[in-house]
Amino acid sequence: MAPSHPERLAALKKVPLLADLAEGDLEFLASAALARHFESGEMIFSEGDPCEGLYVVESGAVKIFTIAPSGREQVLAVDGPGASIAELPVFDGGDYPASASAAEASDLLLIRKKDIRALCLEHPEVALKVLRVVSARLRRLVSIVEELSFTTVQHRLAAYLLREARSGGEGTPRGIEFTLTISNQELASHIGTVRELVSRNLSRLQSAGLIKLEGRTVIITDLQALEAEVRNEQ
Amino acid sequence: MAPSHPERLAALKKVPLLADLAEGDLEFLASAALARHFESGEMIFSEGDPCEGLYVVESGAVKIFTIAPSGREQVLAVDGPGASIAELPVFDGGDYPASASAAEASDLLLIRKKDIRALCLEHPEVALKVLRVVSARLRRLVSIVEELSFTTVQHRLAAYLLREARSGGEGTPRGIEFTLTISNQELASHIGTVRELVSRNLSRLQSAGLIKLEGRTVIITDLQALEAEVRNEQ
DNA sequence: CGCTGTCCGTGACAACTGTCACTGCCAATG
DNA sequence: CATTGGCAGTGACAGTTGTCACGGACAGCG
Repeated sequence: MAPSHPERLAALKKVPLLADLAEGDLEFLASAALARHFESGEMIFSEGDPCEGLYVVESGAVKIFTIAPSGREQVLAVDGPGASIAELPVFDGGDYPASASAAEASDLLLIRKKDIRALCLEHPEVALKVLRVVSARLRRLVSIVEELSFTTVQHRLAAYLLREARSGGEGTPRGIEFTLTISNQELASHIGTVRELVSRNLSRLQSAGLIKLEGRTVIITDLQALEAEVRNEQ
Repeated sequence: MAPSHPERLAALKKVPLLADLAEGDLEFLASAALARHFESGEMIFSEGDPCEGLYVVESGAVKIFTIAPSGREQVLAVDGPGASIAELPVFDGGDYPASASAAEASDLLLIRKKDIRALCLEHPEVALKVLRVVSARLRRLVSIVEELSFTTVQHRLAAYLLREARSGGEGTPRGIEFTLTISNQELASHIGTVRELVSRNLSRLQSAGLIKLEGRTVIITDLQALEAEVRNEQ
């Protein structure tokens, strides 16, 4: 039988959890899945909601975060194409531990709980894959706790800039250059603070000569100093 | 064959990960395990060390924490008898994501990596159990991140006191009473701050009339106000 | 072209956090 | 019984954090 949803199938094949399944199983999932589109900023689910199923990111990006009554957000992860979302509540049976929204316009596939569970009964090795994914999330969270507990906004910002530079930076004669794709408000919720402090600390890094700002472009002019900033008082 | 280590066997039976294994498998693990004793405060392993195997708490309590270069600690979990420790690195193959030390004099069993893995190959359902344990840790970490990112020391302290009151408190005419079993230094590392702030905030809660301190005994005299303290600005 | 909404930057301020230094208490130890 | 070490409390201080308020830049839209 020819796949009825070739693009869905391709998306599922990129998901670590499902990568090793037989073609037939994947085709079943692809046809049973619900395709959902979310505009940038749209909520996908909220912390505490009962879990519907496993989401797979086909395109776009999903932000996983918690939100305080005051409205302040703390980002826990941002996942792009090929990622699965909400493995945890699907497999432990609880509610969503955090909220999720679309960081950009995104296409997701929703695999219903019963479908994915049925599949797991047939293929026990999937549980090991899930374990790997959840473990990675746990390790990431430990490092967020370390950052929040031990460091200042200044250090977390420097660390964020270095991560961005490594993943999307371009070496130029003036230094490593990249563009901030998110607003200061968003950036603040990544590093656990507020918009104003991001703005001020970016300025402080600039006047200290570690970086240069041109609109939303950041040029890291003194990489060593920035790295030292991160190491200190870690 | 009679169990050669009846007390070890009993300890293993209490571990959620292993609870459903056949008697024979448990006896094998019990005899293959290494018994290790740790004095209070002694390090069990450090963040970044390569993983030796799965620890099982037979008696005592184990503190899992991260430590900053400055020496400041942040407690991630405290696990008592029946708990397993270091499931994550055993099953994902990485290093320890955090350090562990004995919170009291403790007897642990160390099941070597290869033994536990061999067992998993025979009993795939163990992976599901591990997933459950790791999930619980992940949920706990999310709530630590929320507390650190959104709340003040005052709130975290109030929340800690309420948790203690619920787990080990005793209702008396004067209010809910319990004894702090740890030092202010330790308490500080549970709630992500330093000794001095614990001392001051305890005093502040006392002068506000929410609690009364008599040595290391805490009497919650105004439970509602303390609960309100936790809810606010959460 | 003016309006509107969004975002950035910034000053002022209050509150919170963490450090250092010092004191006193208590229990264990020799 | 004197000493020692660990722990609690506290004053003083500097630095950080978060809030509020405001002004300006800019894009999109009617």
